[in-house]
Amino acid sequence: MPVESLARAPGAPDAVLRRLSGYAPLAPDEAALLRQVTARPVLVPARTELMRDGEAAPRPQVLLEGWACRQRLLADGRRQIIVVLLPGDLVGLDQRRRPLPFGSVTTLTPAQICEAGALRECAAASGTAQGGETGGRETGLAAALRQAREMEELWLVNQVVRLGRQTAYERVAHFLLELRERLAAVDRVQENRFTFPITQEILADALGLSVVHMNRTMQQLRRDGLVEQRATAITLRDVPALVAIADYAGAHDLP
Amino acid sequence: MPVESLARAPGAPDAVLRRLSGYAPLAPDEAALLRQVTARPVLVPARTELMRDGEAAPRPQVLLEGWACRQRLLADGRRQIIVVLLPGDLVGLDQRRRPLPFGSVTTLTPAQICEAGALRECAAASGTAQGGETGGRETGLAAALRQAREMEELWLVNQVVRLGRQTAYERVAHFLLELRERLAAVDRVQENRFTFPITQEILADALGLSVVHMNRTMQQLRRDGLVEQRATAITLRDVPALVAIADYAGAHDLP
DNA sequence: CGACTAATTGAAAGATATCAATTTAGGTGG
DNA sequence: CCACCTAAATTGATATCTTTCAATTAGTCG
Repeated sequence: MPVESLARAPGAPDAVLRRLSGYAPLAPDEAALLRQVTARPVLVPARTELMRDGEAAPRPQVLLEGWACRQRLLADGRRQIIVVLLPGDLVGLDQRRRPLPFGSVTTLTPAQICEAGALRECAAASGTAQGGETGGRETGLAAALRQAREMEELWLVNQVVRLGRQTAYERVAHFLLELRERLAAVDRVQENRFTFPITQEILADALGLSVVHMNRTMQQLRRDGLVEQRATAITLRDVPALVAIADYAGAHDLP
Repeated sequence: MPVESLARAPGAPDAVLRRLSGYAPLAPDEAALLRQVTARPVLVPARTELMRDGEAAPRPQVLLEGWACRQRLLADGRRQIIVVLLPGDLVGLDQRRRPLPFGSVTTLTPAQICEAGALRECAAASGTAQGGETGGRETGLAAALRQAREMEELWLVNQVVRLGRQTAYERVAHFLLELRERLAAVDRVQENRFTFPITQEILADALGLSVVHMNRTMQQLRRDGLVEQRATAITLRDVPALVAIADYAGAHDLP
């Protein structure tokens, strides 16, 4: 993974601010808090474990650049990636009441990470819809963090449906559309093209397939003119067709 | 489904109180609130939709008796059950910031349902770990509701791993162990035996299998002496063996 | 140029789905 | 209690989808 891919335009809002402000309007001091949190990113290599499985009190962190995943390993070595984490995503933000096997979190590429302890109390309060104990209105940041949590649940639901009831071909189409939508929310997509920094082995572990079949499925999508891959970037050539194939229901187009 | 299976010992704590008090100690007034919420259950038939997919403001409800599920339908009729809901489970408790396709909630058997609007504000506040805006300690009920939410996330993670990386045989074993653990939390298990009121078709839709293969897999488990089915009850004959087969990591280690 | 890792291929085995009956169980009306 | 009805469970045969195994080819980096 070329490290340069972690560069970003100076002055541009980082992925975390970009994403959360897309969920709810943030007050100036809230935006400032986020900028402060993301001011000093730490660069970690691929395969860094950010959170151990079953950890009771994980460190709250945000992913500024690079991809990661939550995964679970079976005793015999099989691996299932539960959800892929992208720039702007939050890790270990919710306090666990007890250690449970939610999976470990590991970087898939080199990544920029920030400690985000400052967000935890706000995330904790973000359940307080409109009038909890204080009767106060929910702050913008709390609302955004709550929305972020809801999106995480949606990704899990999507993952269940993909794995349970879709063919390999459909799964990949669906997954790519989800990635596109999520990356678009942090300005990582131009004309349906985005960097795609993971190997087919990782993709296979995410979509519950063997590497070989993953490879063949990807080739089929390319042959069908639906996607195009060059080096570490991917282009979705025909989004409507992909949507039809995957029966994809995005966050935006709902009844 | 015989309606009598919905009966329960008079005076015994209902499933909701039983479960939540197992997650965190409840104050007397909290327990009273729960008893009040569950005082007037409504009996609904199987296949009742409790919550529509993408519904923005679902009614908060609790499931007192009977089984239900959250599910998503694909355009061509395929169905994936995302999570099975058991007595004591909560539905539509968290306020959604916007309508998203989290799936619809439908009863799988006749069920007793209670409106639970009274719990929503408390659930909303249950993010407030130890010291949100008020700096106050989290109440027992809020802690319990938060734990309930964490368990829901765990079930989703388990479902992803089952569907993504386990064989049919392993999936069923894993699922049965999870059911046993969850039902035990509401006193529905005696000596590894519990009522099992769903058809193989439903099971198949939950585990991402065809009905025929579901049937054969179940037969294999029976032939192997791992489970025993009589009428509408199932017995896990060899839990340690099932745990080994399924690579099951439970929340606790049950008796 | 090696030494890797990732992508790709071909062939064969294994798992699961589909199709089409058939049998079983439970509930109902006579 | 029996005949009958329908949903559920079961079976056998066959078609598909996926995995596994074993190489082979590309691509990257020191």
